[in-house]
Amino acid sequence: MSSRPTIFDVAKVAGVSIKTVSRVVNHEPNVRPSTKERVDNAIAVLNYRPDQSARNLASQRSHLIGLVYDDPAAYEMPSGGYILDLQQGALEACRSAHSELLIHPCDFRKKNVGIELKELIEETRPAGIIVAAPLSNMPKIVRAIESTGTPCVRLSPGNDSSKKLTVSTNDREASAEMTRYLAGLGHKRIAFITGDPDHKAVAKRFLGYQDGLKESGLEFSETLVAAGDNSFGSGEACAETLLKVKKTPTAIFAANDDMAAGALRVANRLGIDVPGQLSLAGFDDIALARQVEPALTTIRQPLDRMAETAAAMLIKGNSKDKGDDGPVVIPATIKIRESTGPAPR
Amino acid sequence: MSSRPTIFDVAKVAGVSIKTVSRVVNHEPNVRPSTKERVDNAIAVLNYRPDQSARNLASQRSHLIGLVYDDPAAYEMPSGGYILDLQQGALEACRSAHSELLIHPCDFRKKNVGIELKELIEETRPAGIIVAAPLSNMPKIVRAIESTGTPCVRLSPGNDSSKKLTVSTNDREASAEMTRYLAGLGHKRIAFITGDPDHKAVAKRFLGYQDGLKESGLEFSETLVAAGDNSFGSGEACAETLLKVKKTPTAIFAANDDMAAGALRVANRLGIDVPGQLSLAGFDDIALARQVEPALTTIRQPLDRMAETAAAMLIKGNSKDKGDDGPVVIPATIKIRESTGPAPR
DNA sequence: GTGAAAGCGCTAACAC
DNA sequence: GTGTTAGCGCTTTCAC
Repeated sequence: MSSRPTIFDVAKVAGVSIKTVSRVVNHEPNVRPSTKERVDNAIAVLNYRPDQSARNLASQRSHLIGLVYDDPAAYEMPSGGYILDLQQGALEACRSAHSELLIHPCDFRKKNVGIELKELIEETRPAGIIVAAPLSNMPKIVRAIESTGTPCVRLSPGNDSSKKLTVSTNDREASAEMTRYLAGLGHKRIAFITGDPDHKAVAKRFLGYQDGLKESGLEFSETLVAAGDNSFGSGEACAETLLKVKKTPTAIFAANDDMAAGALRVANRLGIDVPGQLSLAGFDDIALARQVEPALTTIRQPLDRMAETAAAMLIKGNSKDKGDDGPVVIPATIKIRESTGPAPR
Repeated sequence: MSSRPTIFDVAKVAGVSIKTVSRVVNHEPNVRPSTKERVDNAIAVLNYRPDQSARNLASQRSHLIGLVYDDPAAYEMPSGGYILDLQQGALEACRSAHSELLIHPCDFRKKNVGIELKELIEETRPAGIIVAAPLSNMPKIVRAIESTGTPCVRLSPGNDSSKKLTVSTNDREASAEMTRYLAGLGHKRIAFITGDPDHKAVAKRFLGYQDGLKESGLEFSETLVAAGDNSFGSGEACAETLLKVKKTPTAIFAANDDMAAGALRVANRLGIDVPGQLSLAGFDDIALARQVEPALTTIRQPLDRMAETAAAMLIKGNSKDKGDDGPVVIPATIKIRESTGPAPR
């Protein structure tokens, strides 16, 4: 059995030079259609497949896209759905561009996380890196990546940087909308569970909540706010606190679904009817939101589309025509399900 | 700014030949300690990092490990936790071996899935492939991978192949144990929700259930079996069926956690007290099992350790000393939580 | 439009 | 123990 065909074999069969084969393979211009056809035929006949390593070495770049996100193993399991959605979207863009996805969960709490990232990048030389929140708003992480010169698009960096190469969603506006929706249902005491303080984009949801309150003519009150950390467990703890005060809220809006689900669990345990006595809303629309009883009203954050857009930016940017990609915003949409209803009288 | 240091730069600084540098970098024998030290110093001084592409090209193999699993996007979202655990474990092994993980969800329902896999493999030339269940028991998939000559370890292939390069857990024995545990609690009518028929390892759980019944002196009855497909939704449907018969079961054992959670949701909706009136058990121990109310009694399948073992086998196997790895079995352990209790009288 | 030659940075024989 | 010499299979200049 002969070994794999190389570009030389294709060239020989097609009766052209290897450079022409290369042109065809890379969809470069300046190849006569008839020549291209001959080459394509030869490729098909030989079942030729360009070797990525050789290609990468010669061109000094790879067809790899790195996806960097907070390591779920490093602490209490966050929403795994978050990560899968991200991967999903990035893979989608990679697939159509013959690129591969390298996943790299990393623990930002580790001191040498920057070095680790640099090593990864310098060894594999990815064409670009996608950094998910909350890593995307951490200077330590972003600087480490940028210092390698590798293009890097940040997902939901939170800070209002007008910097390019970011993809976000309208966290604040969507949260305001959810709050107005709750107020429209007659709720006067709408509580909020804040998220991980390291996560800037999630912090904007709190701002949106306040906007929504104001727009609905409702007073903001510290006693209706509990500080969570994005985890299911913190949602449970916050709900217990919020439901303990004298005048309990009639609605709780959590900065993410995991915490909302935690709150729901507490409500169920306490025998509080949802949504009869208490309305509950989350943010993200992870799978869990649909699996709890009652299903959670939430805001669908288009994580997959965000990651897909980011990957596409990286892939495109690398193929010469430097896109003038400003910050991209992909809007989130409110999803009303069973956990919210009219305020009890 | 000078460009990246190469192996030549290191050799020059250390006053040795490039081959010696290569030896040091690859931890090959036959290097005098003092020489090694000089080289290590030079590497540190220059901040040298070997270029993977060049290395791969020259050695005709990469340091990439491919992880192939059923595409969650292709159909009703299965347990995402399953995938994350797999990735987690594989990443663990990769990390310590300076390998990278390439993820490749794929839809086995697509006709050309084999070609797609071959393309992926031939282009990226991974050092090995890990195939997760249920793909690992599909000849179409396994053959496509093996035809490329790439080492491939299968996770939970189900069929009793004495073939090497497989990592499984004791699905059948663990399921028997769970059934005996339920019987020990006094349950006489223990129902079972079967899983995806394409998934051989999950099928063994049904066998284990029957074993457990027999060992406990309980009669097997068709009316106590409902056919699910591993999805949350199918768990709901099966529970509705099972709880509709004249003599309802006092315990339901589902072949996975998603289905058990679905069943729990139905019980909650129907106002059936769990575990007071009905005990519920699952299999896998995904995050969801801990997030529902009451938390699910289940069987912890060590997916992460299985994937880690698989990746380690691939990495080791590639570094010459062809391990004589027989089929590896990593035992699952029963996790008793709140959803099971004594049979009602 | 097409081709020839020169590497990309490393590993693999084999020599010393 | 260590160095020399060829490539690995491509892309890139630059000439035609």
